[in-house]
Order: sequence, then C-alpha cells, then structure tokens
Amino acid sequence: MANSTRSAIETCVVEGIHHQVVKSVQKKMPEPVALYELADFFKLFGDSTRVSILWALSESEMCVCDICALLQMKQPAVSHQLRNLKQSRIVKNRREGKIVYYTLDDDHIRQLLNLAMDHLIES
Amino acid sequence: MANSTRSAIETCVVEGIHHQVVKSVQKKMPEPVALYELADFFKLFGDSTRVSILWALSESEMCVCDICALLQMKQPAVSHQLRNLKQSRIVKNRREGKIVYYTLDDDHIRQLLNLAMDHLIES
DNA sequence: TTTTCATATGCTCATATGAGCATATGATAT
DNA sequence: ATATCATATGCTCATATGAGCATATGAAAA
Repeated sequence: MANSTRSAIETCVVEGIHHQVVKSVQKKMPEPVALYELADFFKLFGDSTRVSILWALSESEMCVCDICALLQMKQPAVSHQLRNLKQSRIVKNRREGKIVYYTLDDDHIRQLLNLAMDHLIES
Repeated sequence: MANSTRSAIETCVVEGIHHQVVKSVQKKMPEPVALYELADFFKLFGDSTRVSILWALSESEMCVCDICALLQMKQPAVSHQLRNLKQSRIVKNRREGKIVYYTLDDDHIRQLLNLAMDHLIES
C-alpha cells in the first residue's frame, strides 16, 4: 500500500516482495464477493454425500427415496443435502404426486464432475 | 437388496421406489473411494482463501509473502493452505534461496475455476 | 375429513476445519 | 558459528457443517 519504488528484492515481513506482481494480480482478481460465491459453489461438491448425489443424478433423474436406497442413507440427511444443492441451483426438482424427482440443473455440473474426475485419474 | 420383482410403483420407506433406476445407476457409480477423493478434491476449492490463492496463481507465479500481501492474511494461514493444496497436487512450488514460489500444478485447475465462474455468471 | 406416505424442516450432537500465535526449519550472509 | 529472514509446522480456539431423530408439510386415497 505504501512502498512501490523498489525494483526486485524488497523487504517482506508483511508487504510482499514482488510489488509489481502483487499489483497486477490484484487488478485481475474478481471481487471478494465473487470469490466467496465461487468457494461456496465448490463447497457443495466438496462432500462425499453431495458429490455422490450429483454423480447419480448425472446418470438419471431420481426421487429422494431412490437416492436414499442408492447411498444407504437416512432420508432426512439426503433431503437436507438436496436442499443445499437446490438452493444453489445445482439441481432442480419436479413434483409428481407425492414423489419429488431431482435432476441436475444444467450441463456445467456434469462437465465439472468429469473434469475433476479426469484430473484425479490422470494424476 | 431383496425385492426386485415389482414393476413400477413400489413400497419405499427404505428401499427406493424405482428399483431399476437404482440398480442401473448403482452400476455406473464410481467406487466409494473415488467419490471420497473427488469430494476431497473439490473441498480444496471450497474455501475462499484457497480459491483466492488458486485464482491468483492462475494469473502468475507468486511467493508466499506476495500472497499474504494480496490477501491481507497472516503468513501461517497462507502457508497452511498452500500445504493443503500442494499435498493434493493442485499447486507446485520451487525454492529460490529463502523464497518459495508457487504455481498451479496443471491446466485442469484453471479450467475448473473458469468453468465454475462461468456457471455462476450465467445463472 | 382422515389416513397414508413421500418429502421437508427444526434441532442437537459430534466432528471437521480455518485463523493465527508461538516456534521450528532451512537457506543466505556476516 | 551466528544472525536474519522467508517459510513451515504444532497447537488451540472458535466456528462451520453433516447425520439423524422427531416432527411438520403436502398430496393422494379412502
């Protein structure tokens, strides 16, 4: 925030050594709010229950109790996670009588899953 | 695990209504271990500090104290997160004297960030 | 309207996790 | 060898979060 007249190796301790780099990266950083949203978005993939649900839905539309059966989990746990996923527009649902069917919201989700899985397989 | 002779609407309560769907999705599910690894991988993007670091590194190689300066965070916090990211091969580092420079490990990381950000912008 | 059943939600407990202090490590210079 | 400085790590505290029980909601059938 203060010194920026020094050229290459400068005092760190708090300020960062390469002021030019820091300044130019700073310009390219998204707004803090956008970064929070990005993190919150990824957070939804960062739980084995949710990522399993998403993978399942990438194969087929499913109702809540199908997912419970598939994952061997209690219904409230599954419903809570579906709620999280729905609130962030990662899944959609439609009601048919008493049964609620869930699907992935859009194809980005499938792409993300595949891209990440490819990364894991390759490394 | 037992009844699979019923055709369409069947008792749920624990078993799942659409047995055919559940069974076919089950076949396509990755091993549980793979799903855990996938979740753990995404988890690393699911924190605003880490995702900020990653975004920054997608713009330029940076040393630890540059990142501290950029994010206005204490050095131990940054180091801990870099350690997490490195252990999962999301970032790499190289040492030059006392200074350690970090970069993204491969281009998948950048792709994931962009894909997710696109999704957020579009929705 | 009452019952039934699939799903949703409030709540609690146990666990996971991030920030930062104190300190250790490792490399360079003196 | 000693000092210095960038980075790493052990530890603790506060917070976030997931699972599941108990229960509410909402739709269809009786």
